[in-house]
Amino acid sequence: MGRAPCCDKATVKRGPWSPEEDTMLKTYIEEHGTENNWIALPHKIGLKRCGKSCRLRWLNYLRPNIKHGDFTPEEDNTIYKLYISIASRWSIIATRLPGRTDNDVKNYWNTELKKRLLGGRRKDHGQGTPASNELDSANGGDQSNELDSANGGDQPLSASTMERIQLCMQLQEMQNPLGVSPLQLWQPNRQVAAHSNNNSSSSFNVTVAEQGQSSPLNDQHLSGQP
DNA sequence: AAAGTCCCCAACCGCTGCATT
DNA sequence: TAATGCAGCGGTTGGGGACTT
Repeated sequence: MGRAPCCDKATVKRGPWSPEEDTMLKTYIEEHGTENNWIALPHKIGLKRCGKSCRLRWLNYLRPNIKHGDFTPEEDNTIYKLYISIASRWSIIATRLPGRTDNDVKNYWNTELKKRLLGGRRKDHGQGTPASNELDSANGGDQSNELDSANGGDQPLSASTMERIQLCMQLQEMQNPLGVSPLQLWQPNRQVAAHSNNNSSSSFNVTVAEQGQSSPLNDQHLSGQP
């Protein structure tokens, strides 16, 4: 039995927010706060919006001190390091970047940072990017077997996990060309404490990020500079 | 100038975890 | 303890502007 929808899709407004709606929501929250009830909020304000939509709009756009665009190399660096250690936990990554939202970080990663590392277009995803092909061949094209055993050998790695391994390898190469293989850091049984409820198939050891802090990533590489 | 393609990003969808009853 | 409902989260979509042909 599925759960009931949070709002009536036939009566709520969807799509882009108008300036009037933004003003109504912003004014109300600045005066009264969210009152810990997003579902009731639009009714109190008189907005024909879903509570979840109001929450998202406030958190990602209307909240004070929100920054948009113009990520600095330092922010890039932070995102790379945290992605290696905790993967796509965008809300946690965003808390380390003042003024940034999880949605912003996620979009920035998907449109810019990932592209910088993998060198492929989004529409090539799943087909194997030129960069990923290079990586495959550089590892003898038999990466999957090695990874399977590193993963316990009892289940295939998801596409996102494989992609993360590729990204990790790229980052490791930038930081420490002669260093340990990322596969040696692959410890599926050691979950990052903050994400013990993470249902992803695997997790990298957080020491990768700690290592990154003592040995900062090469900003030239990470910012895509020649 | 028009048509086609790319791709950014705001917003939506659906799942999970937690609190409450 | 089980059922329910909400907040929060990550993945995905699609509108529309930018760019290319």
